[in-house]
Amino acid sequence: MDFHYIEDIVKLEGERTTIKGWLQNKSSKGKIQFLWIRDGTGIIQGVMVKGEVSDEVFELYDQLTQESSLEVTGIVRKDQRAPGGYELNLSDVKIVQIAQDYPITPKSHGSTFLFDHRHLYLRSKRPRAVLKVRDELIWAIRSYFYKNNFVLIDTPILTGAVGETTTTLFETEYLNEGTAYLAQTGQLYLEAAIASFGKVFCFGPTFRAEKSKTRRHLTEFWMVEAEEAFYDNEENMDLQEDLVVYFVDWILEKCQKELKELERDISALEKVQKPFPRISYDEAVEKLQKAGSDIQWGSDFGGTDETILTKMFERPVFVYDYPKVCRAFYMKPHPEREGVVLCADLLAPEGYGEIIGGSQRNDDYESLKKRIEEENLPKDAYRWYLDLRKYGSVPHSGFGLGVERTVVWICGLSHIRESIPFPRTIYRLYP
RNA sequence: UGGGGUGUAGCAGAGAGGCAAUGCAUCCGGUCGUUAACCGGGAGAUCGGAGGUUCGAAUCCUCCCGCCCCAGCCA
Repeated sequence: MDFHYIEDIVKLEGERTTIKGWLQNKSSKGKIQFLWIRDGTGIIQGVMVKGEVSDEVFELYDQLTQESSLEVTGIVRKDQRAPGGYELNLSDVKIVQIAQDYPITPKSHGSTFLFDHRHLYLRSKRPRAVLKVRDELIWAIRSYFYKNNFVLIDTPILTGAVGETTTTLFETEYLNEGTAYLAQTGQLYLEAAIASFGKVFCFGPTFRAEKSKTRRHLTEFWMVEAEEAFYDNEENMDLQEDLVVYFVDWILEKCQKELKELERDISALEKVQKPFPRISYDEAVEKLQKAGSDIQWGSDFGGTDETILTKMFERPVFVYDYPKVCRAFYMKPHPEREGVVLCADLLAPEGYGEIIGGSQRNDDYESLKKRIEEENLPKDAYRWYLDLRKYGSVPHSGFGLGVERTVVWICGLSHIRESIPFPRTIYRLYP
């Protein structure tokens, strides 16, 4: 290659090198001019002093605009005054393309404007930091499952009428087979795969056509789901706890720079250590009522309830054993309590709320069949799922973790749209 | 789908019946070390749209449109 990356600049001190990238900003002091160049791996300051470069190159400065693409050549110099400690003493500047009126200026903008220009906004510092954390989070999760002998099972995105309940699904014509739905979970397919591999996971986009207009919802989001044969609800929680501690450690190790850029309180993340508190749904309701919530036993927590509850803890907290009425049909009934199912949600602390939903699955043919009938689900579509309870059914559990909500928590964001490169929300399909 | 709010120059943002501030971006000039630089000057707005009240409307009223926030649903 005839150029170097900014991340390698330290090794090149004293050498002449070429950097290719984009002009983040520039500044002129008359006889000395600065260019800040970004190449994807970092940012470096280029310096041109009148008399030390040819007049021809020095005057190119006037043509350069924010986000113009360029190739610059110069000698790498250590200098206290440079951001990052190193700068490039320029001898040559080649313009690749001049950007015309880049819309995102280095001043404040509203969120509507920024997300209308998401294709350009991706270049800004804050989105870069968030998306880097997202990337590391995904690597961490995959690494965890790989190390723990989970097998990746890619579940279908186009599905028939199977899913969790009757939440609104995106529909599309499917050749001669009628209507297909975009997947809202891969779980049922993972349950099929455990009899083959024991421990499996899937990682993909999921879709919900709910017209939610909150800071916690996207219509397209990424979910990692795991399913484990012979795990009960307790063991399922142990696994989730282990996974969360693993990826938080990973991010703390690899993303210091990004978390600092986002002004995240790192000490709050450092408190994410085992064991996580585990409270029953009954206890949670009691705590909430004492805190002034008007929640009644039998209903699910609202966003406000989750916020109140998680602010009571410094670590993520499990809430287990919810009423059957507010959970999905496939969860295993509690052996000793009528109307309660074996499940647990993991709520992130500091008010962030639910990031994982998990449960022990109903492994009994008759009782599951009855639940499917009770929920008025299309029986034919679930025939194969019921089959799994006929041929070597075993106790098993699993969970789903929302990638974006986890990114929101780790980065300390206030809106989920920042946690994904191109958010799809109720009113946004572009860019 | 409800409840609340908002819309003024490319962007951000004052003005709340009487000549539409200001900052950034842009254009011109200046400045030998900047970190969202600074100093001086110029240009840029039929105030979201359509009606109405008024001598006079960005400002008050009605309807429409866009967006934001909150709730529900959930990851």
